[in-house]
Amino acid sequence: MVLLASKKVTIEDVARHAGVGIATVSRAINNSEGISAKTRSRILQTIEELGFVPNTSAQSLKVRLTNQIALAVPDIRNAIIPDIAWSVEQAAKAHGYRVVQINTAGNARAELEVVRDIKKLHVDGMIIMPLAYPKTLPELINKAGLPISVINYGKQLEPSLKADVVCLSILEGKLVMDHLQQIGRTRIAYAGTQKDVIEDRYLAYERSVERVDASLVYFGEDFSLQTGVRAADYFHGLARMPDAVYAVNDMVAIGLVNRFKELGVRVPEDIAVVGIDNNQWTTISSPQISSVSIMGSEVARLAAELLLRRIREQSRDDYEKVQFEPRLIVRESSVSLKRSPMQEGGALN
Amino acid sequence: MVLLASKKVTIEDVARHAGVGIATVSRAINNSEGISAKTRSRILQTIEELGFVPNTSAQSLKVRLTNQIALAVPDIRNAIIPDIAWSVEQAAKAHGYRVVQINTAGNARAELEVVRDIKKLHVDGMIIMPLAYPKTLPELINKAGLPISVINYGKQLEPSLKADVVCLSILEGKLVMDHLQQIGRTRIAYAGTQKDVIEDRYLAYERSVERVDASLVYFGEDFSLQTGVRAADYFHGLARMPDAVYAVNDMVAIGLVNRFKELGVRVPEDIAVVGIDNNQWTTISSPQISSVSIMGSEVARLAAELLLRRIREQSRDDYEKVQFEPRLIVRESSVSLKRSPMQEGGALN
DNA sequence: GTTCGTTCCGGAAACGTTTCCGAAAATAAA
DNA sequence: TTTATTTTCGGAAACGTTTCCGGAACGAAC
Repeated sequence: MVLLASKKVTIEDVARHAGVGIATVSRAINNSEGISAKTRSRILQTIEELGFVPNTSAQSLKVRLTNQIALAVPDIRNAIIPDIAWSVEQAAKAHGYRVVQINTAGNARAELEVVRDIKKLHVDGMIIMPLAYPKTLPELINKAGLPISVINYGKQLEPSLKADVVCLSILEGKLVMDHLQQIGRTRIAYAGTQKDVIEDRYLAYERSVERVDASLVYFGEDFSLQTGVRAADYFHGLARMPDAVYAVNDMVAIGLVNRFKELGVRVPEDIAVVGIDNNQWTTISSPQISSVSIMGSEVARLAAELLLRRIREQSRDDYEKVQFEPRLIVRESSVSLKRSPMQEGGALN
Repeated sequence: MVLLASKKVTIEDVARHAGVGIATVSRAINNSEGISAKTRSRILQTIEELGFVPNTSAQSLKVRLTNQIALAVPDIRNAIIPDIAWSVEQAAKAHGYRVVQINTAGNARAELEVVRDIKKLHVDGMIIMPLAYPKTLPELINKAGLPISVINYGKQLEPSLKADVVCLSILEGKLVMDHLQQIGRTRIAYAGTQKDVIEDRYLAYERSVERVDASLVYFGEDFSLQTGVRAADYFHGLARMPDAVYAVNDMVAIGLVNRFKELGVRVPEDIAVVGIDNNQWTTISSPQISSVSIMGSEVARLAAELLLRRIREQSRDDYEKVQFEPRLIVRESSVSLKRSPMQEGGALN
């Protein structure tokens, strides 16, 4: 029988109906010790009848845990971030946790704010994937007072950081450059966003070329297809075109490739293009895009697991710093291959 | 000066330090009436000094509002769902709300569970985008006891539903079929998932053909690229191939087009393909994919606004049923066009 | 029938807010 | 000055749990 007037039914109502004390009801709810099997089942029964749902706010107030974690990412719409959000949610759910989704828009102020005001978020911990990496972020993380895991997107972080950090990427830039040089390209260009965003991807470029030719570096507004398109236009307009482009991510790479195709530039013959992320569109684009798998799903799952462990064991003072090994996947945009391209689908990310 | 030992600082501490009562501090926090400007600023000052952050659980317990809404979607990684999540979060943030992200995996049980257990979610309301639409879902929504907005993904819902519903799609299937028939295609196939998922998209197909030729209907496992690829293989293997395919979404359409290309089937000459969603990849694929824009971002924003309004005005008993007008965007996969394709980028979704 | 140990249970005190209500203070009216 | 009115403030009672602690109930052992 279902409650008609949806008036709040509390633990007290249950206690009265079942003829027990509220402490006992609480024990029944939480599977605690010190309650006989029969009274427990009787209480569970009346809970069912009354449609009682424990008030989460009251519980949180008492036990100081909300069973929620925050996930702060730049933009849920971009690149591999949906994968990350998915993995985090799955891991959290497995531990009875919920995920509060926050987009920082890669905005330095938003990134600072979200960790500064973490207490206002009603969460037990946070996974943050910074993009802007404002100067004072590490300091704020250190004094946040709540467990934090960092999904590090291409930045060198000081090892003293009081947070578990798992790196999405550090070596993947080198992987791309090594590959392009191995296949004999000498005028390699870079297409990305402002230098300090996803810094390491650009730094890998700087380190790999003997001398940076400023004309071969294109910094767009973001990581979008449009940036790729504009970069292609830019490179095409140069007196001497590059013979390869290292794109900061797959979106940009795909934009590049498609625009080149329209401009009559052959990929990979005239110009090789390699991206990063290995998202599913790399195999759909034509030509298919060579890319680096950075294993976003695994990284995210690990970040979540580490966070939940730290929530459980608040006292730990050793912080994990994990680095995943990126993997280069060569496709048509850098080397002419003869194989059935659609078969690759399963090996994504 | 920042607190050293991070012991909880409560409203009482603030009251003591500022030499006022706790009621007054509360008034200062909430910008309430009945407090002079000078005491308010003095209190704000000591709040700053002590690093006081109001305990959200206690507030929620008292006011019965958590300032959180839930967003339940099939899978954050799919199609336009990231766009939807983004829009919802933006709208929520503008009203001081946070978003709890939930993936139902298009699983009927999960969809039921999430609304049945809505009280356990610690939210003031929910936006749900069902996929499986289990039979008892409407009933559960009606007795949820919390405001719910439905983002309806291609299903006819009974108008008596006690929820605001905004439809992502209803007419878009007809739009596609009309277009394909207008350009003279007569053997039109359908590629989608099981009939009852996103039902209306398939029903539009049924209604538009005089007689359903079962061999021209392909039901895959999901909405993925792979489904499109397999559908292409299937249609290619038919004694008499279709001359057009209506794909349940862009992912499937892109899979189809790319596979056809590999098989030497010309698109759109031999076979026209049209998808739905108008995601950004439609303009990247080659040929570019004709598609229907279902305005996911706008739909999501409206759903959020309606939900927040209902939370504000709990007593309303009129429920909004909004239908957005879908828009067909013709590209190369259905008609050979001669125009610079990358220029379309701005008009997405 | 005592005594002792377990096991099971209930009362009541937190947890940290908001808000009602009455009192004090300040201001206006007389 | 006195009185009436308005503004500002503080005490205390909720809100719905969890959990400590003491006591009842119940066997088993004597």
